[in-house]
Amino acid sequence: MSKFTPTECVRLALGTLVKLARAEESVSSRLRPGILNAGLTESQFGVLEVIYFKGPLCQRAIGEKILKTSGNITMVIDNLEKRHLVRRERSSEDRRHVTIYLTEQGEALIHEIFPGHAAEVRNIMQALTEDEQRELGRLCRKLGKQES
Amino acid sequence: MSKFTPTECVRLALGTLVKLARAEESVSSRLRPGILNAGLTESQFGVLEVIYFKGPLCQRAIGEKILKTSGNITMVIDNLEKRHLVRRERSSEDRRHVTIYLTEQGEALIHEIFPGHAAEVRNIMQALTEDEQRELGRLCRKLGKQES
DNA sequence: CTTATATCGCTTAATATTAAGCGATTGAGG
DNA sequence: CCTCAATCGCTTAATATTAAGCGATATAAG
Repeated sequence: MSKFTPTECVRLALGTLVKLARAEESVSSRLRPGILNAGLTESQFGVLEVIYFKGPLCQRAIGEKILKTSGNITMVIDNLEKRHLVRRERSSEDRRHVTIYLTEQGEALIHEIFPGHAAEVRNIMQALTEDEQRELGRLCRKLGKQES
Repeated sequence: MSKFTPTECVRLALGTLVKLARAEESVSSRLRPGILNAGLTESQFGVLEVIYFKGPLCQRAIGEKILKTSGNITMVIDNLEKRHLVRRERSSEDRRHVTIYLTEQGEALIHEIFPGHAAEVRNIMQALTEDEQRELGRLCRKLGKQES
């Protein structure tokens, strides 16, 4: 059985994908310790962060922001709610929606840890010039935008 | 409590990171169905793929390639071994190492499904020109290369 | 109104994943 | 020959994650 030999353009695509995955993993693995140190999982941090900046959101919207499925969001929110960092409130306009609000404690926590996190992100991304960051962002957006 | 307002360069870094994560998620979520259809998890597919192209490897090396921890690799290999897609063999030179080989069935499976997978990757990456793919690859490599 | 379709949060079952630490093995330095 | 540190695969416990499907709600069409 002869081994599959990809064409040049397939090889390029495969190689690019590997580099994309490695970069994402590399960055998030360097950010992980800081988040775990604050006593949060990455998903929990993501939820607090998005509500802190975007304001109260329903669970589906949060799931789209932090790239997790709805079943998972339910558990993440459960755990945050147990620690009184967020609270649920069912929407009166559309009773299918459950809006998630930051509690005072949740706001205090994210307010405390976010600046350090942001500084770490900046340090990591400074491996690229600002123009390179913009170009990377553009390429990533172009790649992700395709409807699937 | 006033909300944290990041400087412009922090904002750029944060935005770039979000786009990177979204792109990676977008691509892999489009590839996932094809892999699951073949009866493999993404990690299992990754193991078969890397051994198929790189030849037999020890578990640690595989873990580095597919970005998973050693404990996880043990389970992934366990499951592949149960299905007789790979086999373990302890190295005689360094008895700490366990080298993973593709079985005939494993080779047949990856040989069968990889071309379709590769074609899908090419289709997805064709949202970018070849030059853009090379530039994306360069930026990702530069970002990931930093020793952590 | 009624039916059909879609959406949302949730539950369930199965699996994946991680961090932490352990025993066996290796190699280096005294 | 001995430690000693490092490496490798593995185990364990805890948690995360997913796919699939359910019930409640909303919306649109007839």
